[in-house]
Amino acid sequence: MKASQIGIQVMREMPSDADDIAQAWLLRGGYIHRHAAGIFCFSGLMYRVEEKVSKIISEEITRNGGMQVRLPILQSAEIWQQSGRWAVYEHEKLMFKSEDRKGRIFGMSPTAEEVVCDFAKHLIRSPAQMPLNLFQQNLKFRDELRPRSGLLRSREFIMMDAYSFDLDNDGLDLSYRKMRQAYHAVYKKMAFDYMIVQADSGAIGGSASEEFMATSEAGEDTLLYSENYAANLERAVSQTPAGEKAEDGEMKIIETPDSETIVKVADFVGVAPSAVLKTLVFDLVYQDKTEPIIVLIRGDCDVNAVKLSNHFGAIAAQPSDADTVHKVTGCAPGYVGPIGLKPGVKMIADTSLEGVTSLVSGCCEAGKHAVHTMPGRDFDMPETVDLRMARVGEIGPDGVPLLQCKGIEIGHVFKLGTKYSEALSAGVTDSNQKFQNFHMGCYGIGTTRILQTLVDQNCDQDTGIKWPVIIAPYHAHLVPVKADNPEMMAAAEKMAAELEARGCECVVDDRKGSMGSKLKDGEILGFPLRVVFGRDLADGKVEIYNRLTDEKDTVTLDEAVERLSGFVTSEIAAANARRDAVVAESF
RNA sequence: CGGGGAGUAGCUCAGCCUGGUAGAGCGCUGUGCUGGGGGCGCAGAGGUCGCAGGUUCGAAUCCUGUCUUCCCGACCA
Repeated sequence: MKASQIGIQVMREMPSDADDIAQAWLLRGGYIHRHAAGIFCFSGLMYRVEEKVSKIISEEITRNGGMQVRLPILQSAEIWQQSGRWAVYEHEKLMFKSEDRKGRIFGMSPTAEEVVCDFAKHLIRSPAQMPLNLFQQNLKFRDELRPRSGLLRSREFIMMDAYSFDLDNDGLDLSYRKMRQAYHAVYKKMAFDYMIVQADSGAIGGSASEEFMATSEAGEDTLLYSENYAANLERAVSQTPAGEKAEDGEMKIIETPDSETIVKVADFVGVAPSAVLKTLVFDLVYQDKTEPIIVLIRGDCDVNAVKLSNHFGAIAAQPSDADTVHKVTGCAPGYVGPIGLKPGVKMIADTSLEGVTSLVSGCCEAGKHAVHTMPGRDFDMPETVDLRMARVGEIGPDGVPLLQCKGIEIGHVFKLGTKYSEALSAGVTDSNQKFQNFHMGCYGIGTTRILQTLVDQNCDQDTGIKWPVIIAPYHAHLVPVKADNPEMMAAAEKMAAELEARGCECVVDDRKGSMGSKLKDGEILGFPLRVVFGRDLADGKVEIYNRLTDEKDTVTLDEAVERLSGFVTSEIAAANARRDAVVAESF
């Protein structure tokens, strides 16, 4: 391919509004162009990268029993109403909507559980036709509250979404394991630095859920892990560290002016924050209602709203605003406590309070707190469950302190069970003449998100992208030092033809401009290999450079072809070997 | 939705406080010299200063509104 035909436009300076390095390189290299917030054009080079990534994904899913299909982007509102999720998406304003000439409303696919479940009803009429695993790679639309970080959280993106259908839970288990394996194969092949973590199922619902996280400082998610344990922070569990025990005694109410935070109260009374009772009011948001709940937790701990929400099967749990707090407790935030609380409000406690015998607590009266309060004696102790936000350094399920890192979610696997098949009455009659709803799993890989994550893990701060060979838009950048020198250009084109024949994809840089700027462009764009046709051509030699190994050499034309194509072949072989190792390891 | 930046040439930005003919660097076009790391010279093109309204003899500049965008928070299959 000639560079002049590609539409290359490398910017001289770093874009000012790119917050992370990968997005900055993609913008500066002209790989992507922002059209609107969270919506991008892809250049020819980016399109090639996308195709290579999506091909790898499709291959591995197919290898593990998936069948690629095409599902509609425009999805009728009715089917979303059947599952009850139209209201959820309406509530969060996440759905892009569209209306046809007759006034029928369609949602632009943010995901496709409903549609594929309905589709499967027509495809599967007998248990013998299962398991079935349908997947696609298609555009998805989500009107995110705040698109950000380029392709990492965009409003229009490409996602591989797969859906498995089984007769029973055992079947689902197997389908889930196979997909998990396919995911490992995909990420190993692309040489991602990643980990698999326990995850929250979120609004999509279902029982088991794990996320594949590319480790990166640019990641939005916080992960806690040790050798045999890893979880998203919103899901992580750990042992509550021991708190400082306060002196026991008779409960007494004392004046505590200006003590509306845990730290201030603790300082004022002269105890550790862990000897203070934190009492919080949350709104539990359900599909049809919102109700307040009072949460008790030890003063030095934080409530994990996801755990709280999940415990009650709510859509979300969010801290109540001051007005609600006042309405529910009769006092302002800062002095709320189980002492003096008006009855009838739902309450729950975190396990951090188990066994604690003396606490400083709010008593629903401004400027006052109760000291030496004992759960069970001075107030009724509600049900205790784990609602606590785990922290780095605490002892995890492994029995060792948890470590922390940031991650980009590049894949997510869920067991849905019968949530959608029940709502849509989708299933088959089994051998006992009994109707069985499909047991479904769903699986997502953010194809476009992966593109930026690959750059994140394969670039350097100063020079540019370093595409792995199996992903690179082209493998080799052939640069004639003088573009208008016929011998140099002819030599480059001849070598390009020879390399292409051996599977090494080439860009011949026929653009006007100085050699320096072409070399710079090539490095920013991230081609793994380069050949310079210049002064040594008189001796039948060229300079070859490997950006991935940083090796430079001056060799004959024949040897250059040999070395470059050999490197490409071996890199592809290595990637396939990593993929094959996954099967052997059997994750 | 709350908080904070920003919108002036294709890009990065200056000018705004203190109102008075629209600026720089890079890029682009032409041309000549160059040619192993964004090279040099000469000549050029390119902007309703986001939009609307207001104040004023006069607004990129002051005021009001609005849109867009980036960041933080909330949110995030």
